This record gives sequence, C-alpha cells and structure tokens, in this order.
Amino acid sequence: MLSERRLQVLRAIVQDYVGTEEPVGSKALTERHSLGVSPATVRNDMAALEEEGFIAQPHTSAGRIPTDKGYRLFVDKLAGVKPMTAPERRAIQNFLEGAVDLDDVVARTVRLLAQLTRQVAVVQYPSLTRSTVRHVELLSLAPARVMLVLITDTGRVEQRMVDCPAPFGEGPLADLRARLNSKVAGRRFSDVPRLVEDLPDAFEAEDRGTVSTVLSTLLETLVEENEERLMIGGTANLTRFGHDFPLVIRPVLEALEEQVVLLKLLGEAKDPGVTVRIGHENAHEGLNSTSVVSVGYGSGGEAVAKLGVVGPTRMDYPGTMGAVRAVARYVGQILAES
Amino acid sequence: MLSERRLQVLRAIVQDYVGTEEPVGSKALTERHSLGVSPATVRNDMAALEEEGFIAQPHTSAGRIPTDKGYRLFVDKLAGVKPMTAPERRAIQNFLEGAVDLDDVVARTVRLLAQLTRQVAVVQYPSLTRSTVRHVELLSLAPARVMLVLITDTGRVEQRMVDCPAPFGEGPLADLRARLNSKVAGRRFSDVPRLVEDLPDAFEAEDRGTVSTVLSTLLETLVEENEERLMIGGTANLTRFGHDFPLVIRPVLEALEEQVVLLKLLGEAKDPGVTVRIGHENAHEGLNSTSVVSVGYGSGGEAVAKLGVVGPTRMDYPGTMGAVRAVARYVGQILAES
DNA sequence: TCTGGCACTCGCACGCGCAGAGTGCCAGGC
DNA sequence: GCCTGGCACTCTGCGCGTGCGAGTGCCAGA
Repeated sequence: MLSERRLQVLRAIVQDYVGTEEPVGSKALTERHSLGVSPATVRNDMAALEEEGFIAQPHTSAGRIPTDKGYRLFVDKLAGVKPMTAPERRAIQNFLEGAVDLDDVVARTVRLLAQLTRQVAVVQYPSLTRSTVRHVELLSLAPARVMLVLITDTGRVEQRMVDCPAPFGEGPLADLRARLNSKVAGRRFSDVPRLVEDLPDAFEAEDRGTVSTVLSTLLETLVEENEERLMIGGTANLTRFGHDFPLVIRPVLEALEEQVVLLKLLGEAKDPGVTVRIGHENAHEGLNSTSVVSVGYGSGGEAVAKLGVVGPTRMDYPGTMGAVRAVARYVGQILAES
Repeated sequence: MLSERRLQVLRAIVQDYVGTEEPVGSKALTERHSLGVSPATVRNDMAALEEEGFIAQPHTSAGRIPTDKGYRLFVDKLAGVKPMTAPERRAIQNFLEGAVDLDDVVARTVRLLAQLTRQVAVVQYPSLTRSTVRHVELLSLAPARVMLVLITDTGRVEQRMVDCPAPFGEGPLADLRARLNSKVAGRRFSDVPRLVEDLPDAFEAEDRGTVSTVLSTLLETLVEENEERLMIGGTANLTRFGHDFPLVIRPVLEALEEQVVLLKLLGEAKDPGVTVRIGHENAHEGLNSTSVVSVGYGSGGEAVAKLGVVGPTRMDYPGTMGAVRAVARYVGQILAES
C-alpha cells in the first residue's frame, strides 16, 4: 500500500495540475506544498506512483500528470466534497425561487450549474415513471377528437391529440374523465396500466372503442416519455477544455446532442450521493477525456431525476461535487414547494 | 459598375473558397472554371474587385477570399436558391411526419436542419401572441389552488399554478371555465386581454378576487411566454468552422446560449422569403464571423415563428437557403395538419 | 530512509534558408 | 482598348540544426 506521504504527493500533484494545467515537477511541488522533504525524495515517491499507474509523464523529462486512476484515488480517498459558502447557498436559492414553471426551474438550474462549475451542465426533467399522477384532463376539441392532458406531481405536463374511431359525446367524456381520475390520481405512473385495464367495460359498446383508444394513448405517453428529456447549458465552457481541443471537443458536442447517450450516462449513477465517472470509466467513447459528476434530485426523499456536469478530467472535483450536490438539494426543495 | 466577367470571377471565387476553405489564386480559378481568359486578366479583375471591397487577401502573396460585401453581392445577384431534390423532399416529409407532439416536431426540425445544412440549427417555438386560443382549461387541485392550462392552435400547451385568495368551489370554477372558453376560444392571443376584461363582474363578490387572480395569471402567461422559446441543435458542426476556431467558436457558443440574442436575430428577418445576414451585418458581436439564414414558418399563410441556421460566412448559401426554405415549408404543413 | 549532487534526456523555442504560390506590372499583340 | 505572356518581387510555411532549461534517475553518504 502507498504510504501516507505518497498519497500527499498525489494529492498535491492533482491540485497543482488542476490549477496550472501543466505537468508538475518535483521541485515545484516541494516549493508550493510544505511536504517537509526534498525534491529528491518526492522524485522517488513519484516514481512509485507512476509504477502503480496513478500518474504519468507526457514525455520523458516533463513533469507528471494524474491518470484516470490517479483522479479516482484522489476523489475516493484524498478529497472531500467542498461545501458551498453561505452566500453561495443564498444566491442559489434566490435564483431558483424566481422560476415560474417547471421549464423555468430546469432552465434556471442548468444556467446555475454551468455558472457555478464553469462546465457543461445537464439537467434531466423529472421522470414520468417515477412520478405520480396529479390529474388527467380530457378535452373535446371536435366530435371525434380529444385532447389528453397529463399533469404530474412535479408540475410536468404532457399532452396528446387522440383521433377517436367514433364520435364521443360530452356525457361519456365527462364520465371517462371522472372514472379515470378517481382511479389514477395520486398513483404512480408505473401502476397506471394495471389500474385502467378494466375501464372500457363500464361503457356502452359504441363508446368502448374510443375509450380504449384514449387509454392506449395515455399508456403510450407514459412509455414514450419514459425516454426522458434533458436540458443542456454552458457549452461555451467547452472552450476551456484544453489547448488541443478541436479534437476533444467534437465528440463531446456530439455526445451532448445524443440525448440517449446522456440519459444513459446519468442513469448509470446509482449511488444515493454524488457520483463521479472519470475518463475511461465513461462507457461512451467520445467522453473518454471527460469526467461526469452527477447526482439524483427529487421533490421528496426519492430521486425523480438526475442532474450533473460534464467537464475535463482535469477539473476541481471537490468544488464541482459541492456545487452539484447543493444545486440538487435546492432544486428538490423548489419542486417540493410547487 | 462591374462588368459581367468580373461578376463571374467573384462567383467563381466564392464557390471555390467555400469548397476548399483556402484563398483562391488566379491560376487555380482559370483552371477550374472556364472563364475563357488567362490568369493575368483574371488578376486584373481581382485587383478591381479588391478595390471595390468585394474580396481581400489575408496577406500579400496569398490568394483572395470574399469579404462580407462580396458574399452579399453573391447572395443577392449571383446565386439563386438551390431547390431540394425530390428524394430529399420526401425524406424531409417522412422524417417530420413521425412526430407525436409539438415538442417532437420542433426537435425533429432542429435535427433535420442541422443534418441537411451541416450547421447549427435554431428553431423557434410557434409564437403565442400570433397564435389563437384553442382551449383554456381550469383544474381544481386543492380548495384554493387552480391549475390553468392554455392550449394553442399550434398544439402548444402552457400551464400555470394559481394560488387563489379564497377557496373556489367546483360550481364557480366550471362557470368560469365555460365563460372563459366561450369568450376566447378561436381568438387571437393579442385580443384576449380585451375580451376577458369584464368577466369578473358576472361572479359573486366572494369569488371575484379569485377570478381576477386567475385572469391575471392568464394574461401574465401570454406576456411572459411572448419571450419565446427556442431549440438548438447541431452544435457539433461548429467544429467545422475553420482552423483558427478556438477564438471564433467561443462567442458563438455564448451567443447561442443567450436566447434573447437569438430571438432578436431571428426577429430581425422581416422578409417574406429567406433572409440572409452575413458577418458584420449581424448586430451581435460574437456572430460577426458567422452568417444567419432564416425564414418564417407557419401553419397557415402567416408566419407564426422563425427557424434558421447559423454557420460560417464561408457557407454554401444556395444549398443552405434551399434547405431552410424547404424545411420551413414542410414544418408549416405538419403544423397545419395537427 | 532521506538528501544533495550530477549526468543525462528531451521537448521547445529560435533562427535560418529554401521552395512554392501568388501577385503586380509592363511591354507587346490582336 | 483590352487581353496576354513574362518577369521580378513578396510573403508564408516548412524542414533543419542548435542551445537552453526543466525535469528526471541514480548513486553515494548521512
């Protein structure tokens, strides 16, 4: 196992490299951190760290830079989560409280995260399947045309147009609306299919087709929107990625446009706390030189969606993790209130 | 005035430069375009074009590149709009027809535009103020809490939570819903304020406060959402901007995140047809080295919103204009159908 | 186990010269 | 009057060699 001092050396290397963006040498280390030993000793430690794969040199006779494995150790063992200061927390809260609706909450969250971390922010809309139904509304727009509006407890609204196989009167429509709501209001989305199963039986034969059509549209909405939406912001921060960035930035931008990729990325984070995926730990190739810091957020105790940031592996992990955690917490509060 | 041949030379320069991304010289020009004259003659023409400010050389003894003014002349006089081929048109139509709701229409449009033009696509959501009301729905969520749902003829849905000053029964709520819809359904949003003015008078004194609150939330929604939403896509295409791109790309990404800037940009395009703003013609500084090609689209004869692309001034104008125009046309059709 | 010293390696910045592309201009021809 | 071929000139980009400095690895001694 690595000695205490070697871990200190690794921590110092990570911190310096994150700050300067340049390979760090033994002399510079002893000057900037009071390690209490000489550069020569540090050199031996560095050789050992390199042997173990925690650091590497870009080329002989350059300083060392941390590897993905080095960052991993740093995040797991050497660094905590840096909490936000009180003024920062107040600012976050104030900014989020100005939101007028769910879209606005998400939009503000993205901006906030991007600003705080100076990285690319990704916020997932509160998931439908893990939410509960607040209300289902049916509107008759034409004799054989119904609009279905679905409202979740997180304030999300989905609507669909339904073309009915036969004209559908106001009476049966009101009936369906009432029955539907009494069945599903307050229930989780995942329970809905089971709950509405026998609803058509309560209707006259002539309306049964229409009722089934409406219900299947409702179920479709649940499934389709399970493929959830995201909002992204702070892409301008990509320009601070590094010097060589034309090659790096391209796949990142592409990955960011692939919602599926991003959702998978966020979905992989299973821990209750902040999750960090470093470099090659990300399954997607384009993100091999980035790190993803993500966390779940929710209106109650349970996470209904994820949010996070994407940045260079060379990032300020403690600060980023602190910001991500704080934002998630306050977004959860805002959602619970509304 | 410039002679016919000089215009030909300018056209050839623009075409070559757009293709190769490199300054074009007199010799290359005569080889690739059958101008029927020698390089020396072309050189004289180029000198004249430079004198007039249509082209410039990056440095002495390099070829010429078009200036913003040169592109302007090219777009206005020398190039038409390249129509899409029949297969392309079919592909566009097929792709857009798969959309399930408005969000999806917009999302697909963005992807389509980005793919067709290989540039950054911007699509504005159909505007509220220029739309008409299809339906207003009021849902009682708690004794003193009402959800307001607004549905437009373009399929857009907006919702707001209303905290009432006093409990509001189902009876008055149904009454308000009916009166409200009979007043505003089918009317333009801009007419709504006038139409609902005297609605509170029809209610009992105890409910009037609540009715006013609901109405003012409705009006607020109209105003706030007048600040309209956008969707952006194809940012990965920014990497094809040029070699020097770190400096160029940054302000562009920043501008793209400022919805206000983009909305203004699209808003400036007043023509009924495709509008092109080249380089410094764009008011926003960050976009001084980009061109914006935009056009209005709408479900009926009238434009309800804009869409367009942002790319390097060195772009294929005829092709881009053709793609933008075609996509706008088909999106309009899709919206009219739904 | 740590330290100071020393030789060694390499990347990088700098200066130089050369080749190539492209221009401007001029004198001559149609 | 306009076009053309020829010629001298200018500039950039590239390859090459050199010197410098940062940083390392190793070793002997405390």
